[in-house]
Amino acid sequence: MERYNFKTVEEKWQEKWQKSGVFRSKIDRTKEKFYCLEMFPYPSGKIHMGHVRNYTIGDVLSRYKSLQGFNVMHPMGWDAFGMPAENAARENSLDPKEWTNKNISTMKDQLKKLGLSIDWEREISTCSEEYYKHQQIFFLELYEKGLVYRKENYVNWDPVDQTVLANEQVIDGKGWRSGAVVERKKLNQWFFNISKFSQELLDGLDDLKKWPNKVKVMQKNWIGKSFGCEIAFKTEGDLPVKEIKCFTTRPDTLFGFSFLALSVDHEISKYFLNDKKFQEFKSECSKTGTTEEAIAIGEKIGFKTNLQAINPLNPSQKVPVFFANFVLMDYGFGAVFGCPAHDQRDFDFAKKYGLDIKTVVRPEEENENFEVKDEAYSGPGVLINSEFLNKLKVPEESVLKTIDILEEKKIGQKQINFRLKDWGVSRQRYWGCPIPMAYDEHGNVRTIPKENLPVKLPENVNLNSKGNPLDSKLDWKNIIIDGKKYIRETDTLDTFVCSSWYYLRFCSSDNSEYGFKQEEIDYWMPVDQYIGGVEHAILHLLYSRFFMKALGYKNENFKFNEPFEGLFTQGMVCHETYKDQNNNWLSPDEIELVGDQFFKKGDSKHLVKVGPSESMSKSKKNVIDPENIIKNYGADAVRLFILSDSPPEKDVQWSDQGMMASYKFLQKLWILHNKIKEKIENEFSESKESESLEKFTNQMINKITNNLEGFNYNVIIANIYETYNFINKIIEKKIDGRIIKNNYQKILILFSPAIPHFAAECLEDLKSKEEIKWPKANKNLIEDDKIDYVIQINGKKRAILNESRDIEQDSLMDKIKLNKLSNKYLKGKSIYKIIFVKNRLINLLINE
RNA sequence: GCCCUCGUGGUGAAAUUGGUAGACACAAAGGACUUAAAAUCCUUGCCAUUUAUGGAGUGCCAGUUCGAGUCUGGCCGAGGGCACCA
Repeated sequence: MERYNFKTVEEKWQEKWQKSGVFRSKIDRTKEKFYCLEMFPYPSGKIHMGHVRNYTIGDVLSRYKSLQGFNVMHPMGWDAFGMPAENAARENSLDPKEWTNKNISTMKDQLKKLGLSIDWEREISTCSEEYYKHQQIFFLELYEKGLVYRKENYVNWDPVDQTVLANEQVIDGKGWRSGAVVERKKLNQWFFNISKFSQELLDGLDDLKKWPNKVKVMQKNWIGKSFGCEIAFKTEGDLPVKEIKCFTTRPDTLFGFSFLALSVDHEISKYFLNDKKFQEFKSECSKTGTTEEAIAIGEKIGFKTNLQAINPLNPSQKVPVFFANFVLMDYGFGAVFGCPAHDQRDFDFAKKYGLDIKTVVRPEEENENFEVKDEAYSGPGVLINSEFLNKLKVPEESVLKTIDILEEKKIGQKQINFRLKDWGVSRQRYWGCPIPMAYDEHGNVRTIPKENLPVKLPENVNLNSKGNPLDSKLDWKNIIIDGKKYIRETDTLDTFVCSSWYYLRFCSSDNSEYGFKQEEIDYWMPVDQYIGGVEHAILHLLYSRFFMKALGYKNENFKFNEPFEGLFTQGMVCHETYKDQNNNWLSPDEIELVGDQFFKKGDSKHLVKVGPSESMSKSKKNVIDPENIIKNYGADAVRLFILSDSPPEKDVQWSDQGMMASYKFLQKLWILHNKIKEKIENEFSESKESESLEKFTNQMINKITNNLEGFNYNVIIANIYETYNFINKIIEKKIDGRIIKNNYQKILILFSPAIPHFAAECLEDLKSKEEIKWPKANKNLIEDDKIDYVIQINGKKRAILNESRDIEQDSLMDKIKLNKLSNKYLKGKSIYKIIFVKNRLINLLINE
């Protein structure tokens, strides 16, 4: 017998699969379809362990579904636009396209070596013209439907690099590249009107039964629906302002009104343009706004105006109007009515500026004299000090009742507000999908005619120019449409747009007419199982859901409006972190174990500091390169390990020993395979072991099938080990060759989603003529005739009796009386109650 | 601050949903084979004088139950999400 040579076996099967085209997917209406999709990778250069885990999970599912007879589509593509390409190209004086395509081809080879059951004929790359052409068409369609518009918005502006920065590129208020202090700048940008679908996006979550609850909760909070009331406050003062509108969820606390606060960007601020003190205040506000933490603990500051607001329910009460740093312009009306007693933020503000704090809600258990002291009270209770509103229950009666009164008086109106803001899609960058728009000399917008699409990204641009390289590419920027001069839009689309519809493109990846073919998406969509990292819980998944709804908007051909029926979010791959004596990160390759301590290789003096296990990242150097691992141990061993140690939804620790163990296990399995083969060919005698093998196999079919359905992939690996242990124990005994062949073949099929090359090789080696399909358990063979009955006395386990299935209570009692162990406890005691659970246990209650 | 999730051996984790806690694996210790090492195989796993036997035991404290890792209430701890959303 030869050693198991994973290299030749894996290469052989990968080639076979490719040649025979088993993973090609075509519409077949006689079969039920299954669309399995993993989040496509960004082509950064090499695949990492996170990819290995993500795609292994998807592959196990795809292969299982195929074996079950589903018509599976399992495609792969590349999220190929984005900044890293532009940065890498700039650093190495390369073309982003070349850099990207080179990475794609490297990573594709790496993925192929994992033995994934991918239909590569459907491969797409978002940076190809064939892809982004359709995206531009969609953009124009959404524009026509009124779902795309232009508006001025603040951006992070790097004055040195003359470019817009994403939030994560702003570090301590400075540009990550230039180190210049980042400014807030208003730019005209394109927006998708996602907020129009707020309610629909919220309602849709209820239908997503196969999504993790966690993700749905996150999206729900992000959409942030709140029910309340818009109130128009009359004002008095030396400004030509008669009224200020506020949104509130607590109109019932109106009698506790003590100030009104405005955003510094509120339209009223126009009267303060020449007020130096106000301008100082405004710049003070923008300073505190950089980090999230600063906002959270940041002090509440205000700027008092001469305006006074009148309480609509109590016109004799007039309160001051402030500008305040905590009021956001893009929520509600950019104005807040302040009730310090029942809102902590208002409370803090009132304390600072010595404003009234009037209690108008008491908790149920307090009396009428209850007063808010050290902190605001925002819980339920009863209204007090509120004249005609007194005694209303908070919040169930009070809110609606107050709104009714306000509506009657025509001062207020029921309103629903969402936190979700429109999606700004403009990026001042080169390596993205061009926006198919143009401007005439007066700045008027027009669309690029559809017949002129795609608007191709120009080549040979100067990436080292200041700002967006497209801005200085004049021969591209200046165009003539219908004999008139125009300037192209030089912003490109956010790359999240590319990933918002790629799942549709896979259904019709070769269709040049349009982004997809109706009949093809009707067959394949929605994605039955989508698999990826939880870090995309909000943006990518919400944008994709929006995109579906936007494409289906005013289009009755659309039969579904949720792209992903099932979602699975897998955990990260973690590894310990290491630092040398100077606190520089060290990679696992740079250290060695001496005794039980780590040292830097070739340096036996300085101990290496071992840090906590964290998600693998280049910056911390705690990465393991999948390429080396696959080369040394083979794809099946890596797959086995990456699945084995933790449930797929949780983080997994990388462990060299664990990896080694998986590798060795396959070697042992190969030895066992050869023993089995010998039995199949040489032995034909009935035995007890044959029977128990049959039983075991049928039980295992049930276990593995259930564990696959429940995504308990770590348990499947344990099941594989269990199977090995079981067969390895009985293989030396007499077993009928025909029985073992029949069962072993089923077992190999059960193994094949996890270790496909190994299983395929062994199956072929059996030379069986039977069809390879997912086995079904024979119910008659699953149940053991004998069962371990637990004998409890007063609830404590005292003995285990192996007796026949379905034994009656009386017969079992007879056996118990014969048993030494249990008798020890029963001697001289009387049993006053017996709890008998069929085929499981018996609990005898005795007097002590 | 608000919301969500999770606490099981030295470690990663199982547990048919209320019925034998610790499957499977890693690590460790002891043993077998070997001149030796590696590899391989076997045993152990917390406490009590033992491969027998008993006890404690699933973050802590109560409760429901014949029976709780699983259900209920309270507390403690860890991780994640949101960030002044009116």
